[in-house]
Amino acid sequence: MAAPSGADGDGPAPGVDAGWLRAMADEVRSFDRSSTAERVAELLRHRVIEGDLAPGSRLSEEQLVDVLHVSRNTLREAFRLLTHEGLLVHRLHRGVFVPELDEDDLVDLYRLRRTIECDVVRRLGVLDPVRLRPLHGDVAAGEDAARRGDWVAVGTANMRFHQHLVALAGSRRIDETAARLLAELRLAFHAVDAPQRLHEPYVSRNRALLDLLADGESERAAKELEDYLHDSEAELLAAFRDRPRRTP
Amino acid sequence: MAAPSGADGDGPAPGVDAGWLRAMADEVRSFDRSSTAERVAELLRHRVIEGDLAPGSRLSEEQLVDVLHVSRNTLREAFRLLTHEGLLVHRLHRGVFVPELDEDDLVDLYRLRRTIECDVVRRLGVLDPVRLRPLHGDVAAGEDAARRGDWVAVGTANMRFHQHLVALAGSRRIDETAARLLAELRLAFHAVDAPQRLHEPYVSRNRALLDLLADGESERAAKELEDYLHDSEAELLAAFRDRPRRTP
DNA sequence: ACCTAGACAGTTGTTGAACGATCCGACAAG
DNA sequence: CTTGTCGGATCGTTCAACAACTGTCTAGGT
Repeated sequence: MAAPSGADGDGPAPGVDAGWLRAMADEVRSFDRSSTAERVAELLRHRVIEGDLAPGSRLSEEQLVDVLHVSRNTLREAFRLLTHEGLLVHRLHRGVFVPELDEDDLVDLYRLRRTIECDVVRRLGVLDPVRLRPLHGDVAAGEDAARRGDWVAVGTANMRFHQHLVALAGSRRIDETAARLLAELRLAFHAVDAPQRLHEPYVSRNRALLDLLADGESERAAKELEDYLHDSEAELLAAFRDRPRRTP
Repeated sequence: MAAPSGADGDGPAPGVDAGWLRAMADEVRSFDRSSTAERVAELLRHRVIEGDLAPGSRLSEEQLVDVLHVSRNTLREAFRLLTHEGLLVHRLHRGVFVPELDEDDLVDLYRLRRTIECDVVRRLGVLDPVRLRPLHGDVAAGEDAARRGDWVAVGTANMRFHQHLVALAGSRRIDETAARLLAELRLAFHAVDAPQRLHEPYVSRNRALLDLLADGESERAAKELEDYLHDSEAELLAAFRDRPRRTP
């Protein structure tokens, strides 16, 4: 990534390290590059992902306008954003709701998840150990949380692990797809509400997976991940069937 | 997928074929079940996908409000929809533009494309020949268009073929992901504008791929598709580098 | 008692106008 | 040639109002 000074043609800037410029540009972008609608969306996103809003509940425009002090149009733009991430569903003339996933949705989510994650892992060649650092951090965080018995934190670390895993592919669009996917999956976990049962078995399996990756055993890692995800899906489906229901 | 009559609890309807009901429901939905914003989005989507709007061009709110006879807020909602499909890009305080994809985008698109399509094909077991009918139709349409020298139609048939291909996985979310992907790819094809070079080689390869699928040779089909997509990517990148530029 | 039609209240869908904020190009000053 | 300033154009957001739709409740018929 050395800076050939004529690459863009607009910066003479002799002797300036391009790294600084890129970093600064990103920083500026993160400062300002959010509209009100996006900030509102970010706020609601957290509420939904953290499980503060029960699946099936309606998000009233009128009510949220009062609470958030934004106009209806702005709020509606935020709704659109989240709708396209699968975190809200929009029913015409009825409003937006937190989705209630059914078994078919769970199967569908895991179908896509296996496709993406396993394929990403399978295609990994040998890779710089530095790139595995975030994964080591996530595994360690998961193990730590498990020792404390904080199963929600284990789940969070788990999600981060998988997000960082697909990030190894180095593809923006794969990252975005995985992000949507995992966000929807969190919805399912909250609907079930059995965090220990769902997350505990995978702290050690994450570690094992990471070891395989560190050894460059892509193919075996992909196979292990395949089983891993099948087991996870089965566990989630089983938990889903015994979940406590509101209206039986 | 038989309809257990107690599933939803609201339809007694004894002895009624569920197929009729589903078809009718879908039809009704397509009548009314679209807001103005969605109809506007649909309209713009076609414009962009068909290449009527040049990459890089700005879509003026004021101008489109006059032409389409909708309010600015509604138009902006349509913009949001398309932005999240990757068919428009939104720059804060500057408006929405038709994206100008660069080489990195093309590589990224093909990266995700290989992941999805190859993995879908690899996981296909033996399947009912009936499910391959849409694919046969697309291949035939492509061959027909190629005989006529209508390379744009060849490209369209090609896209349909791949959409139907991933549909074999039977996953709603995979379908949606692939749809976004292919829509963005059409953007790239239009930016290059060398339809024969880009599409002609693949009419026969589609046929070959389909034959492998019909024989249940999932693994070999996946391998062939892998090469296929690598070649397609290389061809597109090459064409992209010699493309005619507006402002050199 | 049961079912249907119609009126009602509550929300959402859409509009149009307004004001402030921001970007961009042009022009002047150093 | 770079830096500061200005103004036009466009976007971001808000507000108020009305139209359209949904679910519910009631009245009336059988």
